[in-house]
Amino acid sequence: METTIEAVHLTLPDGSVRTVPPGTTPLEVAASIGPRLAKDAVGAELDGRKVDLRLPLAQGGAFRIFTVKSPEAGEFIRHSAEHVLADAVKRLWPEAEIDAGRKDHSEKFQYDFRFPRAFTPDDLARIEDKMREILAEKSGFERIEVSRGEAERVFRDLGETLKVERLKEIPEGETITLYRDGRFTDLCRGPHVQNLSQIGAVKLLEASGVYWKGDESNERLQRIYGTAFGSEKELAEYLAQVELARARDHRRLGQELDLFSFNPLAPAMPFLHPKGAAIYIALIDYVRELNARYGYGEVVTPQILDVELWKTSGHYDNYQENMFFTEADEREMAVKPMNCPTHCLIFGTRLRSYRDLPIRYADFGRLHRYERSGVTNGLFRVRSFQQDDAHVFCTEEQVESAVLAATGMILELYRTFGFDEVRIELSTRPAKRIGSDELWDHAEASLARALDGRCIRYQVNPGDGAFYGPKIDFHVQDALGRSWQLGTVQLDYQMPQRFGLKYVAADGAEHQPVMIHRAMLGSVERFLAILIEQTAGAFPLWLAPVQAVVLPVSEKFAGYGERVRAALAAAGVQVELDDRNEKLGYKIREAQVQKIPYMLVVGAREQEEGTVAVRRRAGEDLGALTVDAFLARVGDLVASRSREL
RNA sequence: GCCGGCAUAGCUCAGGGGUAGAGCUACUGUCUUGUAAACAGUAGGUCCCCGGUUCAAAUCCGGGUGCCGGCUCCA
Repeated sequence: METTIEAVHLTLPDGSVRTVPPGTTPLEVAASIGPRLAKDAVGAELDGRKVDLRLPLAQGGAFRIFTVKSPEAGEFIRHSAEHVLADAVKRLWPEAEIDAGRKDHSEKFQYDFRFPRAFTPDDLARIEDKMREILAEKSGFERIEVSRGEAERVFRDLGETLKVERLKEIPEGETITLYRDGRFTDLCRGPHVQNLSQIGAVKLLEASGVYWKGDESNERLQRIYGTAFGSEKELAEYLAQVELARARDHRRLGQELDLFSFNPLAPAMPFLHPKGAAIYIALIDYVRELNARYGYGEVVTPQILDVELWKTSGHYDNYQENMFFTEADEREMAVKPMNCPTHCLIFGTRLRSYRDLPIRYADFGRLHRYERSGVTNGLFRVRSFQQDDAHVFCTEEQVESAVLAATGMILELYRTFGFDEVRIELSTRPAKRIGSDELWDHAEASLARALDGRCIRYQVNPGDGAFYGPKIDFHVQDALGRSWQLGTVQLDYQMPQRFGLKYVAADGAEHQPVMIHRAMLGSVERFLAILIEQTAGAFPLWLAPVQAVVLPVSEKFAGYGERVRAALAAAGVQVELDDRNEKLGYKIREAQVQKIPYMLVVGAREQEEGTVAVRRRAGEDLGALTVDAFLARVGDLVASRSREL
């Protein structure tokens, strides 16, 4: 229950404290600081939470005002533009029903409508014009607290039945607020800008059909996406940023750098060209090295197996719609979507002793999963791929140390790629699950203990575990700020049971081993895509498909160039010779565009001295080095998997 | 799978009911090249596929396939 307080203490960014009576609004606080601040204010923040300027303050805390110039203003601006969008659509098509906007306004806004047809690009242009008209009216936002009954009456009278539904989602006891700007009123918890003149630029981006409340079985609504900023300049900067991100799209770079392609004859199944495959193989080689060091034995398992196996594993019942099937010798067969069942078969080929455990199998087997058309996306989401997959069979007592070892291995691997921001999530029992609660208690506790023991920080993600066991997921942030779930460590008590796996313990009795699923890169295809976008195609030396290119200044030095190429190739460098009849500038430009780490220029001087003139892809000239000196440099960088050149 | 868009030379794209266009690339020749694009010429097409409308379809209409942006799902 709220206690009545007599004064609200606000700590401003400069450390000073301002004391105001409860019910004072941030706007009033701003006005007390200065008229200019009050005029420019778009919103406020209390203890890290963005709040509306018109919110009566009930308690104190760290407090600041955002103005149109603040980077944080965007969220208030876009949230407010969202209402303008809804208003514009209603003005153009009064019969449209409004549903709701977006929660996250860090980049975009959106609004869903019940509308009999899809919005066309022409519609978007009309709506955008209408929005500008509305912005020109410069209405202020009004915050109105209402009772549930009042709110329901308002939207019933307006014929907004979707809104009435949305109202029911608001938990009992929560304050219900409406926001009104000009003629438009919406159910909204805010916060919004002071008035529409603070929205300097709007742009509608696209329209799409969406399922109501995100549920496929529900009716379809029409969604419009847009973005807004305080000024046209900021909008232009945002659009330029988007354009820049497009330039490092891995599908585009995959073609430009001749890494991979797709063919309609095998939809969503990538063809890796020699250069793409070179990176892919280098990644796998690295994982192999780690596997060997951490005690994994690599196995090779079949691609197509009798459905009997998949019935045993549970995939036939739970995963069928994602599997490819075929038939041979009048037996129904399935192409494997996962490796784990085959590893259970290997484990079961002989009597295992507790002395043998943990047994660790690694597998780079090719997996095929039928993905619904429309969900595939470049190398990010494909129908044919490999994982750096592994399964650890261990005793109950070994779970904690095995999980810890896998975690350490995963973190070591991420450091190599410079993914220093790793978010770890512990996903616990989902509603739909198998196994007793005691087993889940135990499994979740084992994972938590493993992480706590090493003081590894993690978030609990309740209810997001696999149906057979809890898991630890590893998320990394890429250069574009996107988060990817890569690695996973999953506890599984079910698969060993289904396959009747046993080991003989010290007491001579048979026990069931625990299975741990482990992946680090996740899908190698997807990891490659992330890496392409992360590096914009400028791979670290150890991954670069072509590490150096020899560039003779003219045809006269092609012979010396070839000798250099051969010497480097013999030492294991992936090197090419560009002996085409072109000017040096032309060859350099092309090598640069291809992001080749080193360009080795050879002419009269170099031939004379037995050197190469080294240019790095970033543009610096390292001067002349002997072939041996260059080899030493490259050798060290490759051996250490350095991200430097 | 669902909503919308797109599909023209190897690539990026223009055009458009009546003989198919550009730049880059490729190839050939001239030049013999010194750190991000020498010059000239040549070649290159079932305008995604199937059907319909029309005297005539790459263009208009319908269906299919693939891709793109979303939704849902997910490594």
